[in-house]
Amino acid sequence: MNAPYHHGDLRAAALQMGMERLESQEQPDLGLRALARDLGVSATALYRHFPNKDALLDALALEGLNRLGRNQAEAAAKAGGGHDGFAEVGITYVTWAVENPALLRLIYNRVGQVDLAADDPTAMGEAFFQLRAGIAATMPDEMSKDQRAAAALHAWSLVHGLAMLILDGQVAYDPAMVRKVVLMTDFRDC
Amino acid sequence: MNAPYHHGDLRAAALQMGMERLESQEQPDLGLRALARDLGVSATALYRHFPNKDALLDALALEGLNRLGRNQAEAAAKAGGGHDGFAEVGITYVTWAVENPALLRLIYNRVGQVDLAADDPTAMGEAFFQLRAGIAATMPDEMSKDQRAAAALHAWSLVHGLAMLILDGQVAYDPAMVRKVVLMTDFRDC
DNA sequence: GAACAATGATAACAGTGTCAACATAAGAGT
DNA sequence: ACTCTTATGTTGACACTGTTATCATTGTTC
Repeated sequence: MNAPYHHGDLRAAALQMGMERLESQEQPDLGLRALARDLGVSATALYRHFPNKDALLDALALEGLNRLGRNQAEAAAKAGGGHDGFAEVGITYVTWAVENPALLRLIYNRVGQVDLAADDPTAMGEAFFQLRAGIAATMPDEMSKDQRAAAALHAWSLVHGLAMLILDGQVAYDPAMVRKVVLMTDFRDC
Repeated sequence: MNAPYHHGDLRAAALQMGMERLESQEQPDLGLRALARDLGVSATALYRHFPNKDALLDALALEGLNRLGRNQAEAAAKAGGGHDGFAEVGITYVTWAVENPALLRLIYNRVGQVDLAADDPTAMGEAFFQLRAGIAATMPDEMSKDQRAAAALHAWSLVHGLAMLILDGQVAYDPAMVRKVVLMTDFRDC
């Protein structure tokens, strides 16, 4: 009975193992067969819990998106608004990306395949909306609505692009440089 | 003899077919077998011209990188330096990305796998160096060296991040919005 | 023309995602 | 307690992929 026929909670176990790989490896092997093998289970068993591989990846990406969102919301609450507030939130984003490269990549890979403008508000779309709200929260109040939207997009683009360039190895990760680059954005004179 | 045993220039034909797919499809199928099939040739024939699939993708990415570099250099020369110059170059970058989504993705996917700090200056690393130089060329002269580096990284991150967000469908492509967002960066007060 | 290098084709191997069919366990209802 | 149903897991197979080893054909060079 050291190998019961039923696993107990294979879905959770699969997600946990996937998460561990995403956390510990830069280019994790998230193949269905590889995962199932290390879970001590047949490959097709996973199909009882996920309709296909993409669904599994989506679940992992959603979990990652929630973690990122919480991380950003936390930073936003701690830092407060204004120029310095945005800087802290932006640096938090880049730092999280550097610490979770595979997970961030998975998030954007998956979210790119999803129709965010769909009538059905996916869990994924919902989580992304919250992330955007967290970024927008640090924008100065005295702006017009359009300016706030542009400023939020500017901020998001900046930190996301910086994170991506670092993850892709184009730029060495240097916390002081990140701070400097993020601080170059000043919304006060807009 | 309507199907000669030797193709003539299979390498060039494969690259051209790959490029056409990268230009015409958002998620092109660049599998070796699929390419070979449509080229009317066996899958393994490609191994006479590329050591493996990654090498083929690298060649495509290099060509794309050269196109992007030329595009940027052209824009930089036309626009001149300074604040407006950067804006034009940045907008050019985003526009090119929107027009060549699969190619831009391939470039960054491939370049992420390459060791840019290698002793052997790869053709790919060389092309990327030129791209960076094109961006840095629009930075104001009156900055210190460190500030110029930070400003160039800021600019690159901004346009790259904005392009990625658009490509991933997080943000609808709106030329006016792009211009507004890029123009929010003002290096004069740094 | 013979030898050689370049380029192609075939067959096979290991790997993948996925489906159909079957097997086992757990739970519900009588 | 004994079914019947549902949930879950396994086996075998199919079509696909990148890759290699082996063999076939062509072009080139001495």
